[in-house]
Amino acid sequence: MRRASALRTSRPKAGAVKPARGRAAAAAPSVRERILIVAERMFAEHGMEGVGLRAITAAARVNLASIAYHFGSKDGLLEALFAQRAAPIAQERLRLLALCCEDGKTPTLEQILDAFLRPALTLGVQPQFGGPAFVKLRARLGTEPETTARKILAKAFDQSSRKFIDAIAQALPGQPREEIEWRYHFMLGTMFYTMANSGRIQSLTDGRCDPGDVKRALHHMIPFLAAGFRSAPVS
Amino acid sequence: MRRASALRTSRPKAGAVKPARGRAAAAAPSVRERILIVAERMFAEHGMEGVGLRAITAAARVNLASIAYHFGSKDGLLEALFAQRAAPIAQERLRLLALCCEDGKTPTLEQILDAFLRPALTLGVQPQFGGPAFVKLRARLGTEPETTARKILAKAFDQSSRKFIDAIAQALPGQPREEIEWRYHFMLGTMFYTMANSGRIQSLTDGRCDPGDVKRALHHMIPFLAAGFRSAPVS
DNA sequence: ACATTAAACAAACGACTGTTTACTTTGCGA
DNA sequence: TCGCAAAGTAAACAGTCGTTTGTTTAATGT
Repeated sequence: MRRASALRTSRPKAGAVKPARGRAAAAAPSVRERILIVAERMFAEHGMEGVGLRAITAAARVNLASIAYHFGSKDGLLEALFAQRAAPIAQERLRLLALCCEDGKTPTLEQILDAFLRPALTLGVQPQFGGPAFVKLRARLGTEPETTARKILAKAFDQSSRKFIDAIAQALPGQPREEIEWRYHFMLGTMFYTMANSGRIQSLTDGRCDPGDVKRALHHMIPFLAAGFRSAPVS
Repeated sequence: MRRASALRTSRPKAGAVKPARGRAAAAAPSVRERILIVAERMFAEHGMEGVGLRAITAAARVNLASIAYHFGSKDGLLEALFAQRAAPIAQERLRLLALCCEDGKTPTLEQILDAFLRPALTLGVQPQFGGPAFVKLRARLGTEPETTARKILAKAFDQSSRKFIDAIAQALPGQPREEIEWRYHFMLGTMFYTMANSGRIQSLTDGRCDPGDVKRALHHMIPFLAAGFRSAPVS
């Protein structure tokens, strides 16, 4: 890393997009938006270290310096990406959890797992821009080492994670806390690996099971994990 | 990538290590070995794209050109790393599986999972050289995109993977093949994420559960996965 | 009309990338 | 003791990296 580098001018406000002039057609995406879109896809595909800013700006048909201007740095770009995507996922998780807690009811384990997994696997899927890019990106960062990336990820999701561990614990009164924590960890692994969609299982099963098919993936995943969570605690 | 580049001289044979002169003390590791050791650790820690050859050769206290000399290229170094590590893991897996199939007995699901998971999590753990580095590296490559790396990984493990899917199917006669394949995929995710040891679960549980503690991890993991595998197939 | 300012741009910065070249040292068999 | 291939090395090569600079365009506020 070179230096902290204050921007020469104040950064433009996040939502400051001019309305489309003339017809109310789809507004041409701003430079900022185009960068975010292709960066999301390329980071996901090749990893943070695997793509250069030149590749991103070329693909977005945008000047190289635009990234410094709009996001300050490469890390700033990643941070902006997460600010735009992670928060909605965490919110949707909590919303779904609250939804099945209404009227003081205790939600089933399956409901909790669904509320946790579904937003992660479905939100931000934009087929017109190369598919579930953010989902892949998150999975990548989940296994990457202690970088700024991981801190961002932790900050974005730790809070909702704790809430879900609590909810699972409530749904499984007999289980020791530590057992639930281990199993939560296993669930994260299952989720991330499905999100990463490395292609390994497709080649191993001649395409019979495809983690990119989110509906089917969730349909198989939730009962599998629920059974694991409910099994007798060890030792 | 620059070019394929035939080596100027034939590569030295893999096992051509001179016996230690004088006392039978620990032979000073050859240049080749030192490169492999630190490359394993650094690739694992920062990913293939995250480390330069200069960082590796400096840490190994070895000349920069030694990598080209001994391995031909950066990818060649990774290939040599896998040739040294992956095969023993696959072999140990099949050995353990054969062991619990002796006398025509049908092994239990737990035995099969143990035979599959234990070698991956334990083999190649060298505390004196920065801990379970290869384990982390494998986890990283498992979520990385379609690079040479993933092809190497697939070639090294696909064969034994199919054998284990078959073994699990035999142990669970009631389950449709597709269900077993999905659950095998989920198991891979659990395994890789535990191997990656991203530190997320530690911070989430104040250190109570540590995926680096392999014995405990396996102890919790196998019953969890077994329960998932045994649960009723979905629709 | 003028000043201000966000946005976009081409060009360059120094550091670092994997790889190659040309050279020197080492060790062993004849 | 010579010969010769293996082993090891310093320096350079041709790029790419993330970042910075100085300038121009386009729109706003006064």
